[in-house]
Amino acid sequence: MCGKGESEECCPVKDILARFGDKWSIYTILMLGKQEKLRFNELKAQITGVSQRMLTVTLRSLEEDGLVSRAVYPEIPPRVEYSLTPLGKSLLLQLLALADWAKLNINQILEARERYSKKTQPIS
Amino acid sequence: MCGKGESEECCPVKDILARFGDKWSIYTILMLGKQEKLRFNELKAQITGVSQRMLTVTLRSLEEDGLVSRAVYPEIPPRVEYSLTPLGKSLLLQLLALADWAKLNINQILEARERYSKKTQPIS
DNA sequence: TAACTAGGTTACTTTTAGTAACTCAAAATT
DNA sequence: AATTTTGAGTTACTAAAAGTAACCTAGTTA
Repeated sequence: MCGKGESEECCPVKDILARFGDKWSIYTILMLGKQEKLRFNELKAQITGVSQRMLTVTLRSLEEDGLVSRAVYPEIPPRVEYSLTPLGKSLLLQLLALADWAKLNINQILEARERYSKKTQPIS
Repeated sequence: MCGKGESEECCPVKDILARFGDKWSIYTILMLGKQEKLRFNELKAQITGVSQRMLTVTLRSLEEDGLVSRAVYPEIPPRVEYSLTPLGKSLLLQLLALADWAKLNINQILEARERYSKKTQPIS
């Protein structure tokens, strides 16, 4: 990708992968790809296992990168709608391909894990 | 992807993305995609910033999932060669597409970050 | 005899993620 | 009139993961 000793800025792939290199970003984009708009608690319900705090942190980071837009309606109780930006939608296409790969190959991966555990733990 | 309350096993996409949801896995596969075989220290030199421990941990995890194979030559000093398995190579294709997207859109993302920092930190 | 080598492991520190309780202000319920 | 509910978060705290640095192994070379 890049040479040695370069800064993050120089290396787009690494910089961007570092952003997705967390537990929730990719999954959040996939979920936002399924519906035009989603409110905070709708997202939270669909992304099984995410905590309120981590969803907030993830959405802020995606918003900062221009992948997700955040619309706040000044009501009480508050209403906030999240949606993918055009940039987010273009990334979604790549992530959908990745998701398809995952569905297609999950069995091979599970089998590999099985083999690995037998190889390293031969219960004597 | 899946409904609520399901276990990890039921949801291939989430399970697999959870594996790549770390700082080094994707980047390691991309590096192994550039050369048929790479030794531990060659990889370490190419993946800027990775520590010895994290490279070991990452490679073990990729090996466990059947994406990377590890060939140990019983010499002194030891020689260990890592390469992508056929499964790893099929994933590489998806990750290369993702890397291309990153190169193509890095500027838009950097501009978005710029806008975001100005919006949230208007130095009064 | 000491230093070097490649590919790790171990012990320890720092960063990040996860949990649970709390906030805000109006509207609805008791 | 006082209490509860509501959605979208914070805050403080704990657990887990990543980063750092020192150590190990056993043949070869200086």
